[in-house]
Amino acid sequence: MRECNRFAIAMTHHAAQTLQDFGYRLTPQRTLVWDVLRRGTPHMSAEEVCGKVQEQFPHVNISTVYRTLELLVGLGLVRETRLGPTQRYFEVEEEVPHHHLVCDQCGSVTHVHDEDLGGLNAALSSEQGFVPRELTVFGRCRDCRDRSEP
Amino acid sequence: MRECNRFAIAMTHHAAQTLQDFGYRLTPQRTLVWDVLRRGTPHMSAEEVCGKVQEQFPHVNISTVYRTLELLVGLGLVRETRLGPTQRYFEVEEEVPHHHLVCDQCGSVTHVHDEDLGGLNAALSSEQGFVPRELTVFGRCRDCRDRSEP
DNA sequence: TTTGGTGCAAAGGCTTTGCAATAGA
DNA sequence: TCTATTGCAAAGCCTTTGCACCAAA
Repeated sequence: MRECNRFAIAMTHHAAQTLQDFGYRLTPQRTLVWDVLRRGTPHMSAEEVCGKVQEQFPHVNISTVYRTLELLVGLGLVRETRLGPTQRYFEVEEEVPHHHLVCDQCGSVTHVHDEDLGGLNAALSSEQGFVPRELTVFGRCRDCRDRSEP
Repeated sequence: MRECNRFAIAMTHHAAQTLQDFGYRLTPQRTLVWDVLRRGTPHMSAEEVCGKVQEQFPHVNISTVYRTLELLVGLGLVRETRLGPTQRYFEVEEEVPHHHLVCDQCGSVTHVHDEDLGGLNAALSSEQGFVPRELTVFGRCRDCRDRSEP
């Protein structure tokens, strides 16, 4: 796949280095998947990632995309989240932990930072001994509330 | 399916009434599914429900179980939750809203009541305009913490 | 050169659907 | 009776796997 070697520069040093540090090869396919995740909208499904990748190189197979996503998740470079009823979503792992608010009505997904959860972490730790890592909140977003209560 | 009419009494008045109020027929299959959900462990998958149902009546088909679960969820009698990586879980809808803590390590699922979330609801409402209905928290349970830090 | 990675095709779970037969109201 | 509901089988969707060929190091 010589013709897309030029895309290797798109993979940030960070991710490329991690791959190689662990003895994985830096292939164009992996670079493309990473690049798509970095540039694309957050919360992409495997099929969406594949579609974007194939816009650039149509012959990249979806099984390779799945294998690459699994690898990147395993290396902590990508985060996998279950938001809705059926699909898995993937997004670049960020430094600051964040959580997801999913609107039951319109399906929109927004982010909340760890510090904006009120006393949740403290409450769960002290009362249940449970240390939260990540959470998903289902409910009703502002827009949908405004729309129904004019 | 005359031979299991006697099980109809197992369906609480509440659920049976709701079904009939909406014009749905009270079939033995529906009664069995409801009964299994009420008696069984919380967080059963569709297949687990079907297995339990079939312990009593082996010829009940899994597609009927899926259709019944969908119906009961739609009527607000059963709650569907996505907890783990792959499966959907079903449980009887209760009066007091509760949420789920899922341990990344051992997979255990515990419940938290709405009042024990610290200031989460208030924080999300005021800062994001988002009104939470239900949440799932992934993290590390007490047992797993104790096990690794003796 | 060496072996990890890829494309392809097939299979695997879980879930849904079409349809004729059945049974609840 | 009349039509909602069921069982069965088949299809659908997303994801994984086996294998021969290819290419990164």
